[in-house]
Amino acid sequence: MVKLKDIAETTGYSITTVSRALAGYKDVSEATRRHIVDIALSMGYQPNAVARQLRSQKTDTIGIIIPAHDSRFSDDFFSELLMGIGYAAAHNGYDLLVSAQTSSDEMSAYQRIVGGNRVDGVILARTRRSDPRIAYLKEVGIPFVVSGRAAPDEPSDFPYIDADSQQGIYAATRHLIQLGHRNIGIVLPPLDIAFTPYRLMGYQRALLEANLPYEQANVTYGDLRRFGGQQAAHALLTQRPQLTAIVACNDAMALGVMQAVESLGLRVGADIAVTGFDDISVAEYATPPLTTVRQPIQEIGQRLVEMLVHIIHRQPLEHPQTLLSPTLIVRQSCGAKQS
Amino acid sequence: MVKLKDIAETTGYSITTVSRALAGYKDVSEATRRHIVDIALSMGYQPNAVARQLRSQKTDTIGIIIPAHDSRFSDDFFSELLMGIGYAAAHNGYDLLVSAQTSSDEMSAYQRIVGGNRVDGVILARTRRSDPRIAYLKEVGIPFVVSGRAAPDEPSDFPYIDADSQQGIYAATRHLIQLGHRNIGIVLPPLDIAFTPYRLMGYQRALLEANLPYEQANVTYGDLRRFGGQQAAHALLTQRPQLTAIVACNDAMALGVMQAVESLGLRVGADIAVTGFDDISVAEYATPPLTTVRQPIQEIGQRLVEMLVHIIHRQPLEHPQTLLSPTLIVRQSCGAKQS
DNA sequence: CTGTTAGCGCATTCAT
DNA sequence: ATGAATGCGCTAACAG
Repeated sequence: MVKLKDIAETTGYSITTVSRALAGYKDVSEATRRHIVDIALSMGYQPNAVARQLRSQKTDTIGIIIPAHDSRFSDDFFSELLMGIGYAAAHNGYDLLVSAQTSSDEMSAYQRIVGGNRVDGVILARTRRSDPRIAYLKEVGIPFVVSGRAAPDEPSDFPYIDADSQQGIYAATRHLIQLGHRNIGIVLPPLDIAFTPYRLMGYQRALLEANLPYEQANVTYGDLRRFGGQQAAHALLTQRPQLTAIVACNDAMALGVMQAVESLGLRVGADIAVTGFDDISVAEYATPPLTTVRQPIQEIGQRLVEMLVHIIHRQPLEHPQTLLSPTLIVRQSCGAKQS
Repeated sequence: MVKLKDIAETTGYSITTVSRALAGYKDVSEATRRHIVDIALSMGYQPNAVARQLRSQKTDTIGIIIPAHDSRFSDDFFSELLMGIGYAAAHNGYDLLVSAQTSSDEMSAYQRIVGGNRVDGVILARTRRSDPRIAYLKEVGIPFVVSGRAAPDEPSDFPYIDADSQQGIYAATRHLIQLGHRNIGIVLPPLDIAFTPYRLMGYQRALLEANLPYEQANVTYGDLRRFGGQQAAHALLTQRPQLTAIVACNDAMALGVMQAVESLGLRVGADIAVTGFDDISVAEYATPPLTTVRQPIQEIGQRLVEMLVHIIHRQPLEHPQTLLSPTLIVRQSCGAKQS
């Protein structure tokens, strides 16, 4: 690799002058500047980013740590978020450093990346209850933004973007109620996920508002993946035959719910209504479900990056905390069966 | 951030000794080593990765550049590959640096990342005809592996993993022929993608083998996304009403094909058979298509990382070039209509 | 306008 | 067993 030193030797100027010429400083004569730039170009000079980082104490890189592959979660969300963040980072002049946590120690990846000065800021996704990662980032004082709020009983004292999942599940449930359904099941995400309580609250609120009883037996939990939704719905439908509708808490689980419905010889959209909420949209599913409801998570990634860049540059945030309103999509209305 | 210097001052030893104690060198007395390690731990010492990289001339990082968002491609592939690579990298002690190319200059991202010494190796995906990126990586001499071969008329003189798409499309087409179909259309990817000719060849070979004529009019091109498949199939079915089957060249386009079929009042799996090939599986589609054929791309990412790590460590590769054999999945057999 | 000097944090000689 | 000195490649303060 050709270095400043090489250009200095070729041109006869000092390393300093070369550096300043390339950086476009004013105090270099136009003639020498052009000369140096020409030589640098012809030699294929590429500045050593690592040396620059060490010197300038900034990396122009943002970091994201993806959680250990625990097979509990759909990775669709993460992979799509990654892409969105990658594009947005590039667009803002940043690279993206991705680190996966080895299952051993959860915090070690954060300490290595953040403590090792590898990034200027961090994006954290999928918050959990009393999330130690957030505590660490706060303590260290590195700029960070979060995809997802804290759980309802904890302070969300950090910049975030989150879906208004309470409102989303409320809308999904209310939609079913308005169609005449009275026995509505729900497949929730695992309890340690920060957004789960919000979703349960949305479900409960819709029932309460309609004077329908909240029954624990109508609530199950799935692992956010299709199979989890299928298992949960299968159990639910088997044990609670009176159910005429099911709310799923993300797109993948909704597909699983549909599979369970069909595997029991029932028809989605006819015998059992299925609604789902994912990110920012609420949808009623039907067969064939050629389209799923997932909204572009990439946009969320983009907004997160823009927020983070603002923080890194110490520019004020207009909206440090954003709740995305759910959108209702109804493709086919499935009223309750007459019984 | 606490540095070696800080630990040196606290313990009274020199920076050198602290460094060696922490690195576990033999020539430090066990007593001082323990002492230093204790202090380092209590002070929360985290080595500065950037300084290390500069000093050691290695980054323990692998890079991947994702192409500009040109809306022509499904990003599913990339995002999933990213995840797989991220996990595998972590598992092998590497971080992953993701950089998106800004649409302006295609090569600039490569020059910045590779020439800037930011990574020890690179993973390249989705090869194109006479791909300049591969030429650059070869020229610079950095370790790299590729997802995808070169086009048939170019040398694939680099380590790669690729799906045997000729075989895959051949199997898909032959399957349809065996079911009695005689008029089979195909939706190909864009022509500048390196694997497109292989897929066309597979289609042609199956026709030839069955003494069926190859007709240009039965061939269309889609942009690898669902909408592209839909547009292509719509045109195909409108202009060639005699078609009873369509082969799609990836999963997303297959879904689009199905949408087109249904939008024309036809039934998938009854009026029109749809098969698809994606990554390593061939499948016949049916309605409702609750399951798609895509195989875990993450595994491919994992194998790519392992290959790359071998190259970086100058260990020999057992299989520098891998073609993944397609797997045939038949869910429902749809013979040709009697006409 | 240009060159000399210093230092980012670390690991590795080479002395002692 | 330990410390002093050196340099990775670059930028910036400070001369001249």
